[in-house]
Amino acid sequence: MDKNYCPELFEGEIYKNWLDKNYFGTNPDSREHYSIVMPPLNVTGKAHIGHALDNTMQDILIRTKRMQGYNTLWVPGTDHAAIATEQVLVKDLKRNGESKESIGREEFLKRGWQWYGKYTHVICDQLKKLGVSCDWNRLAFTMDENLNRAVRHVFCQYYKEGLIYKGKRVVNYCPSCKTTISDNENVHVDQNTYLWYIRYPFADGSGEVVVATTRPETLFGDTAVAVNPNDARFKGQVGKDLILPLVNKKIKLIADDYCEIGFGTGAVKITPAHDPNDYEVGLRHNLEVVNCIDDDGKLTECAGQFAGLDRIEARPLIEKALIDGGYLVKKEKYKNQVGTCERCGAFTEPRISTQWFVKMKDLARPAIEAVKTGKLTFHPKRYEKTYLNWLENIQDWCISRQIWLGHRIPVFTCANGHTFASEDFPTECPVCKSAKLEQDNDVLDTWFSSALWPFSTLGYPEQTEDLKYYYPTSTLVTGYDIITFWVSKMVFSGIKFMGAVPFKDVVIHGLVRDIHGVKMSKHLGNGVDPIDMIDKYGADALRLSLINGMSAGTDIKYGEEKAKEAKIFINKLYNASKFVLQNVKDIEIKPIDRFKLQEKDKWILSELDKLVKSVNKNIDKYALGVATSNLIEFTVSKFCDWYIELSKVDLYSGNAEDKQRTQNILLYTLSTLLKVFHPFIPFVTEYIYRELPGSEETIMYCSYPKKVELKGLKNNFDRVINIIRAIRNARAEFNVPDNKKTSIYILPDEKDALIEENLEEIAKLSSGSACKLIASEPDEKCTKIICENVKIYLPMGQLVDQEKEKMRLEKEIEKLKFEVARSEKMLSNQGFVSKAPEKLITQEKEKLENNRALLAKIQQEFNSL
RNA sequence: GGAAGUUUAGCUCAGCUGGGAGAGCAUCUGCCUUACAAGCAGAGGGUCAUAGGUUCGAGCCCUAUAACUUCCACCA
Repeated sequence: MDKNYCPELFEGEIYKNWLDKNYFGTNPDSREHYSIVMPPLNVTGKAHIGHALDNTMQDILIRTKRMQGYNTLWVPGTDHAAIATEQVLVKDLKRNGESKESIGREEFLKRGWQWYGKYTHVICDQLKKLGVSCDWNRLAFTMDENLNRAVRHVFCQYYKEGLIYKGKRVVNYCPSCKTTISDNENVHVDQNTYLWYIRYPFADGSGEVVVATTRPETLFGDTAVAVNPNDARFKGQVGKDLILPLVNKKIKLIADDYCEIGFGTGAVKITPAHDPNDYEVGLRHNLEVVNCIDDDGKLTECAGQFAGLDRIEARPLIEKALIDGGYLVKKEKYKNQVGTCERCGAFTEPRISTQWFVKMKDLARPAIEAVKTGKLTFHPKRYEKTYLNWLENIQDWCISRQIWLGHRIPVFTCANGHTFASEDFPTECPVCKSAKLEQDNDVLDTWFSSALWPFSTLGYPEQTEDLKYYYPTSTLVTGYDIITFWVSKMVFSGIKFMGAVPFKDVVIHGLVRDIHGVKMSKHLGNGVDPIDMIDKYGADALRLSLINGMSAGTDIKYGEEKAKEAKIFINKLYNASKFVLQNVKDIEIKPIDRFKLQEKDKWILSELDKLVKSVNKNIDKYALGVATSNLIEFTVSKFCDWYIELSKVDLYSGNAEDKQRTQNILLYTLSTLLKVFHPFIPFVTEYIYRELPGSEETIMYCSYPKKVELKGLKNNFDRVINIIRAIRNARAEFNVPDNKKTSIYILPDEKDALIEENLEEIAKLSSGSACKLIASEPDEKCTKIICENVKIYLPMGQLVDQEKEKMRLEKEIEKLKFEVARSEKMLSNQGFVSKAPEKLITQEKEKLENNRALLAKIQQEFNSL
C-alpha cells in the first residue's frame, strides 16, 4: 500500500471490476425486494453537485439493503427535458443559419436523438465515477419506445374516461421558448415598474373614468372597464360606453366584484386575452376576447401603428402616444411581481389559447388520502404539508406544449373531422375509415412521462415479472423543489394505473448551495463541479463531504474545503488500515470469543457494538448525516486515538498470546468498520477490504453488521482513559514537552486489577518512560493527581512548586465544592425529590457522594501541603 | 396575502420523548512518538435571537416579537 491515500489509483479499476462481475444487476427471486427508481437526470449536459448528493443517498440505501440480503433493484435513467433540449438545439441551428421550420419536424427529431445519444454517455459516465451501484442493464430514458407506449396507453385511458379535455384557458406563454409553460415553471420576480393612470372618456362626452395599469401595452386588448358594483363613485354610470384611447373603440363600463374599491382608482381595464382574472370577468360578462400580443411577443394589428413591435419595447412609444393624446393622467413608481420563464428568464405572457388539460380533482383525492392514511410517508414529515397543500388546491394540469421534442399527443383528426385518441399508430379513422389522418401538433409536458417513471421503467403497460415483483418501489429520494412537479404526479399516476402508491417512503433532501448559502448557478459562476471534486479528492471524499453533517431536508452549504476535509479523514482511515495490515501479516485467524479479552478489548468491542447499532438505526430513519458522523467519530476518536495506540503494547511485547489476541481484535474491528462504512465510501472500503486476510471476493456482498456478537463486553476501561487524560493534562500544565519522558507512579486506594493490567498502556499513552505501581508515597519531588480511586505521582523535580501545587488543588476544590453545592441544592428541593424520576434522583445522590469523597481526599491533600 | 424553515463558539452545524451546553474547522501552546505532519497531545472561546409563560427543572414545550431563507398565491 502507498504511504498515503490516493483514490485515483484504484477507484476506476474497482468500479470496472464491479461492472464486469455484474454485481449491480438483479432479477426477481424469492427474497424480499428493496427497490428505488433514480430520479431521471436531464440529458442536457453535465451532472451537477445536487445530482451527486441525490445519487449518493440512494447508493447508500441500496448498498446497505443489498448487504442486508434484500433483492435490491436500483433503476437508473435519464429525462428528455424537452424544452431545455429543444432550446439548445434551436440555438445550434441558428448558428448554422438554419431553423426548426427549415429542416422540418422529422429531421429536427433526428437531431434530438443524436443529441441524446451523445450526452447520455456523458452523464452516465459521471454517475459511474461517483460509484453508484444501479443496474445499468436497465438504463431507462423517458423517450424510450416502451416508455412512449406507457405514455400513449395512459393518455388514451385518461381520454376514454373523460379526464383529458381540450380547452381555452389563459396560460403562461414564453415568447422566447415559444411554448406554453406550467405555473410551476413560471417564476415570479420582483420588478420596479410604474402604474400608468389612463383616462378613458365616456362616449357621450359626460366625463371620464381613470384606470391604473402596470401594462399599458395591453390596452389594445381591452374590451371593458370594470368597477365594483358597490362603488358609489360610479353610480349610474355602469353600462355606459367608454372610448378606448388610441384605438377609439367603444367599450362598456361594467360592474364586477373582482374590482376592489380601495385599490388604484377603483376602475380596472379588462383584457380577457392576457390576464386570467380578466378572462374570468370576460366570461361572466360575455366580453369579446381580443389578442393583442402574438406568439413572438409582438403586438398584433389591433395595435394599429404599433403592430409588429415587441410588447416591452413598444411601452415607451405607447406612453408617448397617450401623453400626446392627453390620455395619461400620471405615472407613479410601483413595485410588483411579474412572471418569467424558469428556463430562459424572459417575461412570460398570460395568454388565451387552446390547450390540453388533465382534470385533477378526482386524481388528487386518493393521492391526498395515501399520505393521510400513512401509505406514503415523507421524511422529514413536514414536507407532507407542501405536498398536501398543493394537491388540495390543485388546478387542472395543462399538459400540451408547443414544441417538437417529446411525446406527441396521440390524438388524430381525420379528413372528415372525426377526432380520436389512439394508443397505436392508426391508419384509418375508426368512424369513417378515412385514411387521411393528422396527428395533433403538440407534445406532452415532460412531467407527463416522468409521472409514470416508477412503473413505466419496470415494463408497464405490460404486466411484467419485474413490475409484479418490484412495484411498489421502496423509497424515493429527491429534492424538495420537485415535490409538486414530480412526486405528487407519480403518486396519483401510480394509484390510478397500478392501484398502489409508487413508493412507501419519500426521502427529501435540500439543495446544495455555495459556501455562503447562495444557490449555485452558471450565471454567478459559484457552482462546484462534482467531477472536479472527484478528480481532486476522490469519489469517496465527495460522497462523504456531501452526507456528513447533512440534516434531513435542509439545504447544504458546500465548498471545496469540505471535500478536502473528507479526504483527510479517509486518509486517516486508510492509514489506520495500513497499520492493521502491517501487523496482521502473520495472523492466525480465530473467532474473537476464543480469547480471554482484556478490558481494553472489551472497551473497543463495546464501542463498536454501539456504533453498529446506531448506524443501523439511523439508516433506517434515513438520518444518513448522523450515521456518517457516528462512523467518523468512532474511527478517529475510538479506534485510532485509543485502540490502535493501546494495541501497540501487546503487539510488540513479545508475548505471543497477547499479540495473537490483539491481532484478531484489530482485524475484527477494522473489517466490521469497513463493512458498516462501505455504503458511504464504497471504493476505499472495498480496496482495503480486499487486502484483509481471510476476506471474501468483495465487500459489497458481505452481510451488513447488526451488532457485535459477543457477551460480557461490560467494562470499566474509561477509568484508564481518564487517568491517561489526567496525566497528559498535568504534563501540559507543567509545560513538559511530549518528547520528554517521565516516570509515573500510581498508588491505588485498594487492590486494582484494571490498573495493574494497564500499566504499560498508561505509560505509553501519556508519554511516560514507565508506569509503576507503588505502595506508599515516593520520596521524589512529585506533582500529585487524585482521580479514579488512585493517586498518581509525576516526578517533576525542580518544576514542582509548593505554591503552584496549592493553587492547582484549590482550583480543583473550588470546582468540587460547586458541584457538591449544586447537588445538595437539587436534592433539598422538595419539588425535585417528589417529582423527578427515581433514576435521576439516585444518580444525583451517587454523584454527590462521589464528589464529597473526592473533595475530602483533595482537601486533606491540600491541608498536608 | 398564505405556509414552512432557520436563529447555539470567530465559521459550518449537532444537540433524541425537557434532567449539568457539543463536534469539525479556525486560533493559541508543545511535539517529525516506528499507521497517518493530510499527523499527535493540550488550551482558550457560548446571556443557546429577544420578551413573556408552563415546570421542581427549558437550548428543547407554549405565546408574542425581530432578522434571514424558501415554497405557494391572479390583485389592476
